[in-house]
Amino acid sequence: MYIQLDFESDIPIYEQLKDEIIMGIAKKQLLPGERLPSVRALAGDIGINLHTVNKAYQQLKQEGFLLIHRQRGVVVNPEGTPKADEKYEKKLTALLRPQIAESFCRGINKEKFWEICETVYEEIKEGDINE
Amino acid sequence: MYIQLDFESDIPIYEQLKDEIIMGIAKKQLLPGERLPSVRALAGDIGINLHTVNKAYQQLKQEGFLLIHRQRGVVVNPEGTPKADEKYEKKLTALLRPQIAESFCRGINKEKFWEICETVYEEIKEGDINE
DNA sequence: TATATGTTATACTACATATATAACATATAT
DNA sequence: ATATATGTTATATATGTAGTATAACATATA
Repeated sequence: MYIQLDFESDIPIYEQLKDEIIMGIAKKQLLPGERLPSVRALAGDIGINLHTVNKAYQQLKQEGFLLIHRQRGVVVNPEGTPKADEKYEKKLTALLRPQIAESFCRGINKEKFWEICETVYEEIKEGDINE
Repeated sequence: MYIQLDFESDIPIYEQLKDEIIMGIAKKQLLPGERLPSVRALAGDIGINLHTVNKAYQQLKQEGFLLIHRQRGVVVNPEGTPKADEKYEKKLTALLRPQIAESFCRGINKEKFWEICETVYEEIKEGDINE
């Protein structure tokens, strides 16, 4: 499980970290019940502050992706990932709307947009194979 | 051209305003060469500060969506919207990746994801008819 | 007993967001 | 000419977020 961060990005580090972990789960490189590094260990590895890692862990716990056991430490939720509900779908739509609108303005039609989405799905699928 | 803002959202007002204007262009409710309200007028209408509107206008000018003439005021670029290049496609992919990954984890498969995208394209198309 | 864990608290710097005034140069309408 | 509206620039301020730096605590483990 490699974590790649871009410190030049305007996306906060803890957000990038959350995204990397969720991507790891999607790729099945992180399996249900699998343990994640401690906040101190991961922070040390990446070279960031422990609180930044903790913030990402806490939010992913809040969202249902992670569990934090006194014994087992931080683990990927063994019950599986949280399911999409009405509220989540609305949020997702609201996030996609401006991206689709802008790409549409820039001449990216539906077919081309779908091609781009497909490359991401391929990326997920390939990661799956590597396990 | 109605502009709907959510002051409770964690998305900055000037970002929402940019998105609304781009959506307006996508829907062809804002046509090339069409004039936008002055920073003061729009700020007054919405009930926000003039600088917040100015920030949105300036960035959209920088990105090529708007032109700002001393004479004609702020207008939608008559030459049309900026085209997608390699750099933009990479940025778009990077933005879509975490959203696809999370929705995938939550059980939204490719077909379902595409349905959601389609609803947005429908929204754009409908706006088009209303002109 | 020592160590590693998650957790909490405090303090600090830096930056982004948003607002509030004020002023300036320029184009337009009266 | 004068008044008005425009984009533009300059300060200043308040607020919130991001990220770091220490420190300490309770608990589970070696």
